[in-house]
Amino acid sequence: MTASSIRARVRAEMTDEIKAAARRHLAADGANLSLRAVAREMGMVSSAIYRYFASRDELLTALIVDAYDALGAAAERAEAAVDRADLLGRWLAACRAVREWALENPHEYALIYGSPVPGYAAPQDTVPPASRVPMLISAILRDGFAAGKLPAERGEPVPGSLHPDLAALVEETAAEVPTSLMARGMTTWIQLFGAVSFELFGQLNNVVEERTTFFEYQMRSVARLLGLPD
Amino acid sequence: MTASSIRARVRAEMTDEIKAAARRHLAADGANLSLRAVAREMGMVSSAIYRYFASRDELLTALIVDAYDALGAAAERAEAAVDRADLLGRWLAACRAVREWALENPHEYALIYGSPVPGYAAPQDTVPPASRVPMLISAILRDGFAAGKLPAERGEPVPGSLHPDLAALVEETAAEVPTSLMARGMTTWIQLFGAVSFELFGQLNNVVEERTTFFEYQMRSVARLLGLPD
DNA sequence: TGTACATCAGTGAACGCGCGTTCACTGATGTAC
DNA sequence: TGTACATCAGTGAACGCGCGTTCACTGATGTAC
Repeated sequence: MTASSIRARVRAEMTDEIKAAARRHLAADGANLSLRAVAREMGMVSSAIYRYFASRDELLTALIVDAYDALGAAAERAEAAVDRADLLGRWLAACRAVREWALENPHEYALIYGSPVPGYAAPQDTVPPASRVPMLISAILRDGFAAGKLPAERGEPVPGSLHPDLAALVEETAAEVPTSLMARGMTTWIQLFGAVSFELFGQLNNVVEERTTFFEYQMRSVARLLGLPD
Repeated sequence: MTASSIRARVRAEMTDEIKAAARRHLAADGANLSLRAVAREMGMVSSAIYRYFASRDELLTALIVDAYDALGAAAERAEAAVDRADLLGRWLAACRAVREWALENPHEYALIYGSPVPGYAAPQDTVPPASRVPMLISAILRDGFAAGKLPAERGEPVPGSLHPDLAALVEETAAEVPTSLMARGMTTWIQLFGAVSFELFGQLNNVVEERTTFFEYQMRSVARLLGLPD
């Protein structure tokens, strides 16, 4: 290993340590993360952080990208472990993985699915990582439709004016499904994150105690909306 | 009118003005609202705010209570305007009112349905205002069940372990419906706020352009899950 | 009706703290010849 | 293999700003007799 690549590796490790320290501080400060607090935890002077991140916003962006990636990876891993033909199982595995990751990393979850940070605009770099879970859902739709297990039409008719949006999504996610099925997929996607956000953001406090069972019930309910189990 | 009641009225008006100024500042600062910025906008010295609110947290609580009340009132007003027998119409009117209020007051919506504010714990005063929308949904379920238009069972069977939570909700909201119907009601409630939050928090950016139609489609879809239109 | 006293809103200074970012610098590590 | 130079991480001081909260105070308004 050359000397310069050692330097590069040390630099990468420092960058990771700064992000790890910042992640720990998300709990205390939420999205108005303090660079100085992060530097303090690292035992550095605050200006030293600027060797690694050009600004506070750039550090925030790195945390957001990492969070989307970690969530996406967790969902993909869980879903990949299920028999390809078991579509309901794949959907539920992905849902459970999303929820579990969120419960384990509540502040990172809040960073990506909570209220937007005032004055912060996410750059385009966050788009591909943010698409991992939607891509995963699309793959389930694709396989289900190809296998004849997911019907094109079901329940509420899809308004024609949604067609362009839905067709673009089918295209982008390479789902190869009718737009009407994609519409139901989007609805389930929103129920998934709605359920996780409600739980994490405290809306179920003193309302539902059996959180895991309730979540499971919801995810199975919307799977039926897709047309999954029957 | 006695002199003292004039003083009381002026005091109430000042309190309202401070809250209005604070509401305007939510846009810039999000939940880490600055007392000094509010005072500045009022043309007062920052310590003067303490004649009206004992602390920043108390001002935040007042804003939260007001936001829940305004949202609840908007939903109630819209729903009350619909023919009592038109259950789908009542549900959709409530949903649309929630979304419209949220679009008009995005920062107040984020305050109540966004990520929890670090270091702030909502006191019990926020519970009744926060219950207004759920109460409204419960009333629709009650009327629908009483009229024989909403079935007890439908779709995914409700796990027995959810029964205590659901029975408590039926009791608290005086819904007089089977717990299995309440379970579906909770699912629709989460889809409603999940859809609004996704739209407001930017998750639909570059994904769905026809927001209103998509929302309408979702709310009609979950109404079917309740058993509403057919 | 008039006067003495009490209430209360708002002031202004201060306490003790925080922040992001810039800049000239030191000293160690790596590179080129 | 040894030396001169370039790169780069981290320092420490500073700029210019923000914050919530406390406290003794002034002066207007309201109350009681």
